[in-house]
Amino acid sequence: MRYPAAETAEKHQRILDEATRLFRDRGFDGVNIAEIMKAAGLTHGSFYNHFESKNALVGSCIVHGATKSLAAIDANEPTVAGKKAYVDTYLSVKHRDDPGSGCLMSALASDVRREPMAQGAMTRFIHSFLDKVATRFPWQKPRTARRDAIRLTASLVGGLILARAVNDGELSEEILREVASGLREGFREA
Amino acid sequence: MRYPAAETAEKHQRILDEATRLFRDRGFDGVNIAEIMKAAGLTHGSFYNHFESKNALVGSCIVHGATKSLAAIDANEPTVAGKKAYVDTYLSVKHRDDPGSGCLMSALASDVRREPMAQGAMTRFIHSFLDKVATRFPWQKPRTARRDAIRLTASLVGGLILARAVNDGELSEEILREVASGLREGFREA
DNA sequence: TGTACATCAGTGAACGCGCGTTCACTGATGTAC
DNA sequence: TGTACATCAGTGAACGCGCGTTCACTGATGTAC
Repeated sequence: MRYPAAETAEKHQRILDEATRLFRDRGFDGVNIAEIMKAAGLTHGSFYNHFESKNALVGSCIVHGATKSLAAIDANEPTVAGKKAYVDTYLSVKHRDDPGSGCLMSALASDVRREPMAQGAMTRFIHSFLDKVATRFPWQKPRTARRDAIRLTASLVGGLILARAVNDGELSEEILREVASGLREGFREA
Repeated sequence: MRYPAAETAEKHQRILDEATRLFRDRGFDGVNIAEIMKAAGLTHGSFYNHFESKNALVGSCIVHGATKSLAAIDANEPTVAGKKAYVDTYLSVKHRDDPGSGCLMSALASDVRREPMAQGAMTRFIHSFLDKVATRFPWQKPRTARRDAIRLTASLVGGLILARAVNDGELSEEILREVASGLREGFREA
């Protein structure tokens, strides 16, 4: 049957939200259309009224998630303290245990290699992320802000991915702790 | 028909080698049994004479790849120069473009989250890797060697994963270059 | 404003394909005597 | 040393399941008049 346009747009949004969460949690291949639609309160058949294919959805999810991830940076004050707070949140046990609502890069950077559409969206996101980190927070010298933003991002992503890869809680927390404190020491020098 | 025992062991090894390469290249879900067996010069049917299941193979591949990855560290001199050389090799365009014969962590750390058997093997590998990095190379203070090894590893893994995630060659090489030079500057202070 | 009709998102059955896994069969190897 | 037989890895057809995608049908919405 036919539905009001506003309701359809809401459903579309719900599909995007749930898919973005599920993909980050379990990877592109780890989630099927039926699960996504069920999470959005619909049945699998109507998926193709909203997206052209699963691949197209995957691309849209990167774009969708990017907006939220960039907003998460802006949630911190544009000060050294704000930068530290961001690092501590990023490398927290909470973020480690909840990839579904966390950073796109640490959740999907590897998956993206095999989906050209998603890789394009991820590339644009990483560009924006680096720009945002370099401009939002204060750095020792403006000239090296971008360089330092890249190094910070690599440490964050590497630290979180390693902490998630390991099934030994003690080692996992050691990784989070040491990477975070290493970054904090870096800021202190700054 | 029956085959000489030595030949069977060779085939087993070939399956492991090819599977480890293919998995690193395309992920666990991106490669099927038939492809692996074909790469090893066999047909898919005999796979189950060598491994109990695809999952068991995945676990064995992490163990198998770990040995080679640890040997790659020992290939460098136990000096600051050797450490720099390792970093430069790790963050090279060559390593970026050839995950199939590269580091297990940057290729499979995310995939491993969804396969308990593989996660256990990966955890043991990461333990060994950190130990090896901390003991093989010289560090500013012995007391902080492990801490510094963790930070180095996080930067390496994060840098390589980001460089691979991006389909913009210029950005990709910028990431490799800046992460590597950041690590080298760290060594200089040491 | 009321009526008739076209639209279109949702539903669930069905399709087709890929893939992990199984199985009957083969035939050279290795062993028993 | 020679012969007969049991073993067992390899082969490719076949099975079963999951999943992306399609489709006929439904029925409330929105539109034309």
